[in-house]
Amino acid sequence: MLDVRRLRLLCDLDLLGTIAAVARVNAYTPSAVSQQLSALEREAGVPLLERTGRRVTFTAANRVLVTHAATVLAALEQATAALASASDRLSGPLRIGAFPTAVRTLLPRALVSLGREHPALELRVTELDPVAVPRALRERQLDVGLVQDYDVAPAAPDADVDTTPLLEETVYLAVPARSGTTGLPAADDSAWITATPGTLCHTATIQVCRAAGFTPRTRHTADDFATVLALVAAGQGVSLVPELAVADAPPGVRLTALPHRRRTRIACRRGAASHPMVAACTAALRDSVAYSAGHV
Amino acid sequence: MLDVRRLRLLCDLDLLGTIAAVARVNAYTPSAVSQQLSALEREAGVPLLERTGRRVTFTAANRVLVTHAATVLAALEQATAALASASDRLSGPLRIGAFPTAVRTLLPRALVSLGREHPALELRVTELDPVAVPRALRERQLDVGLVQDYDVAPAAPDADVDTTPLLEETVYLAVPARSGTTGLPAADDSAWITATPGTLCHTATIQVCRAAGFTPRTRHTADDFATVLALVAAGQGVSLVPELAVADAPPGVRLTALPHRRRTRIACRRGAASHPMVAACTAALRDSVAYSAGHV
DNA sequence: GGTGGTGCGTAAGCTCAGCTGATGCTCGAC
DNA sequence: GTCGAGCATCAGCTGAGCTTACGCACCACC
Repeated sequence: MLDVRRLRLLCDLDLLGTIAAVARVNAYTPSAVSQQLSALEREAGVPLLERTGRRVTFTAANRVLVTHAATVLAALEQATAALASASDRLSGPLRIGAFPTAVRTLLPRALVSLGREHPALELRVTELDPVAVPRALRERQLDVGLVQDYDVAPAAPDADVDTTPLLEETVYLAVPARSGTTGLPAADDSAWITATPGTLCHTATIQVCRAAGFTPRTRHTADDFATVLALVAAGQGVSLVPELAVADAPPGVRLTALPHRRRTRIACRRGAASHPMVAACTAALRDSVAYSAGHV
Repeated sequence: MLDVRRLRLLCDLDLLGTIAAVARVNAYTPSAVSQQLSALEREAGVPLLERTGRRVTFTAANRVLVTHAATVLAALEQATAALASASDRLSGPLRIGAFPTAVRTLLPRALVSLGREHPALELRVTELDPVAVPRALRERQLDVGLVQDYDVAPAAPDADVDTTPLLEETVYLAVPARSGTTGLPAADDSAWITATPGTLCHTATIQVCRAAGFTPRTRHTADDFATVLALVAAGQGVSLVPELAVADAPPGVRLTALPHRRRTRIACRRGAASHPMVAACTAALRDSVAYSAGHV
């Protein structure tokens, strides 16, 4: 029988690329990982790894093994989920990753209700960009995360992550109230406030502007929408902001709804969606969204 | 992460009922199994076993765990199957279980072709009754087995075993040539030659006769159809024989086709059907059946 | 109601899988 | 050339997990 612990290391290697990285994620030394993978190769009876330069690459046989291994691990994840749901009481750590706006708006209410209903739960929140969520889930840094996509930048499907819808927002153009700019085309030669390159918000802004026929000139860079709106109010430029962020928009900002949508989804490791912790978290977040919607 | 080796012990326990039996099957001492299951219980965080009398029974939580564990093990089986099919050459042991008639008629040709195409395969044949095949597969005594059912005695579906059709035969009534008996109803007060109680053949004979409105009076008991037919030829009684067995019917036996069918299927552990060894064996058996059909 | 057989669990001890740490090799970047 | 990063191998140690031995509970059978 193939050793499942070794299969997991193999899957990690597929994701991370180097043995050293796998070792870091699993709190092992590279030596241990190397030995385990060698043992797996012996079990398999087929070469799995090839050394190319100072890195390792996968053989064709290994590619098919990795996909099957992922299925095994997902089944295992479902087993533990079923186990936890058989037990009535939730306990242990639940690590949630969310983007800053959600942490400020949606999460507090969800955390309070989760903590009230399941006092033994150790809730841990990490603030991180949606693009980093899938990786953090795979590397078991997170249990639940919020991911996003825009209609202009649809998310690539991910075989290792299950997602379920949470929220859909309209995107607004935020301009200084005293400026004459109203619509997106008119913002062509405005100064822009954009997020850090590489984040989803930055990509989405670029795409939205491209669809409108221009490339935004970035003057300021800010990831937190509160900061962004403060800059807009100060007349420092224009920016795109999602619905969630406009609740606490300062005076001096004029908002124009754009025909673009931002979708937020709840993500977890493949097979873990049925885990009661994940399910409870999903329910709490949905409640929080419903509450927010009722109070806008 | 739940230990998959322990999950397998748990599944075995579900099948076998006692820790001692699990230990026997896995070549462990009962103590080792007991310790491993205790460890699994600790991992799960939920009681899994209850001592009732001098045996153990499963908790509700354990029932759901066992079904999930079976899925995990099937996925693992598929992974090894995929691995083996990636490697072009088949090797290692392949244990086949079949009923005596098949061992004499179908298997030899299949074994020869398998041995020719895959010289590194270690073929091992075990003669056993179809009813024993599922259990032998589950306990990993066999890799492939032939199972059967009659229209009068349909097989119960088995979640741990995958099957695929191989052969469908008509059932004959065999009577001494010089006797006046021709049809089934007329065999009402004949002496019968039946198989050992508990075997599928025995059950099927009883059911067929019951459908005809009588219960057969057993005079002789024999499981091998060559023996059965010899007894019939010797005027010792009547019996039911399937198509496969009538090829070598001795003179002195009169055969009457009955409207009953016997279906033979190839069985393997759940998830292993795609294993190239199993696939090769299936193909060889099908070829053998086709050859036999062409030479009747 | 002993008494033996069977099944399960615990304690003690031993073995080997699998970890760490040291070392050496091979790349690629600067 | 030189340095750093990545991988493999070796030696050595630790602990998971096995066996053996023992005790207890239950059931059947005289």
